[in-house]
Amino acid sequence: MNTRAHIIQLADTLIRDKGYNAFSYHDIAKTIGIKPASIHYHFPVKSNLGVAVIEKQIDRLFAVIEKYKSKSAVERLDKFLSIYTAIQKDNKICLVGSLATDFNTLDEQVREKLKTFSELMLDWVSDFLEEGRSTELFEFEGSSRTKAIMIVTNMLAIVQLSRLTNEQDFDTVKNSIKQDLIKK
Amino acid sequence: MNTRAHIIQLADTLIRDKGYNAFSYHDIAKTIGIKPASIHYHFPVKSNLGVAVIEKQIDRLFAVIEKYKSKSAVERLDKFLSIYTAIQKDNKICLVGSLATDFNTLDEQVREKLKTFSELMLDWVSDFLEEGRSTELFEFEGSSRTKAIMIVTNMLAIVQLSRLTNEQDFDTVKNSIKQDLIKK
DNA sequence: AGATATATATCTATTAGTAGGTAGGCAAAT
DNA sequence: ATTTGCCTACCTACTAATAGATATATATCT
Repeated sequence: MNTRAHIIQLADTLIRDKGYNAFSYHDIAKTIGIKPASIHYHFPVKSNLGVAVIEKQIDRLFAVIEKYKSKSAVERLDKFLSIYTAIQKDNKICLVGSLATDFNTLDEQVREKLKTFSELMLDWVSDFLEEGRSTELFEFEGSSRTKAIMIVTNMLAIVQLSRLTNEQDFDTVKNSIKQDLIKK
Repeated sequence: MNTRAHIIQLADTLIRDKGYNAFSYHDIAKTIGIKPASIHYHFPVKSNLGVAVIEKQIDRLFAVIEKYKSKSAVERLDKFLSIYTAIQKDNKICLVGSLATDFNTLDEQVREKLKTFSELMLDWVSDFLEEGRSTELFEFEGSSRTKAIMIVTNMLAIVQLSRLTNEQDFDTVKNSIKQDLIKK
């Protein structure tokens, strides 16, 4: 892997493991095997790296959205849930949740990029919920955006909360979302 | 207010504003008007302060639980929601959410205290949900603990997420929880 | 009552370490 | 010959934490 991509990947992992303000260029440098100052060649200031991490996640979500474009609403829901399942298995948390916690310490550019990412995610979830309801796969009351927020907040928070309680709580939430949504 | 209590209160606010790793003894010292070293007299190491912050929140929640002991399940739900409403209005986040994000950087003592706090909160919510269902005020499927987790994750995450989206999303979630729960 | 001891709460000064960031050099690839 | 990608060396600022001095109460003993 090229160094730049490697730095982004490690930063992403560190942010979702320890939080934005708890990782340093040193952490990344020692893992890659270069000097901290060399990271500055690729990302002059830390917020540049923060923005790059979010941009990469946006790209990845875009790719998922494209890939699942013509799949059923249930398949798209399962894909959404599987993304968080992977996060939870890795003892990490969602990027949005991590950076939202540190929001008041972030640069304007990082904040704006983060807003773009969260909107993209909410729009995607709203879309497949709406479609699932119109095809009578799903059943729920209120707007699809409201339901999307309810589901996204469940997943965003359970990856955080299950660090304190236990792993099973994650499955409980996942199953509860599906059971609540799928038309009987 | 005595200095010790003042320090705890400021630390609590800072943790829920910027996160545990983004606040320093200096931040607290300059607000109170004493020197950073003086904070060490009250809390030798930072984790001592972290534990004290959680302990104070546990005490406050205990007081709420006691006060609302004999009130209706609906009143207790409203009280629970109002706690998060106050947090959101203040542009802060929930202590559990903030420290869960930084969990992998925390001392064992802080982690354990945090677990105690989250258990207390989940037990309280489970209790009034269960009682609300048995008195036919609430309607929901599955165990009361599962429902408690769903509701707590909604609130924990929406105070974080609404920093990125907009304030109305908070009210949307709050209303959605009540509407979903209250028996028609 | 007066002297003495103790506890409380702060200060100044310092340490060791880490943070993000900059300047300038150098070797290899293009 | 220039760009790329890294290096060494450095800087400033901040971090948590410690040591030791000081001032002021408060309690205890004679």
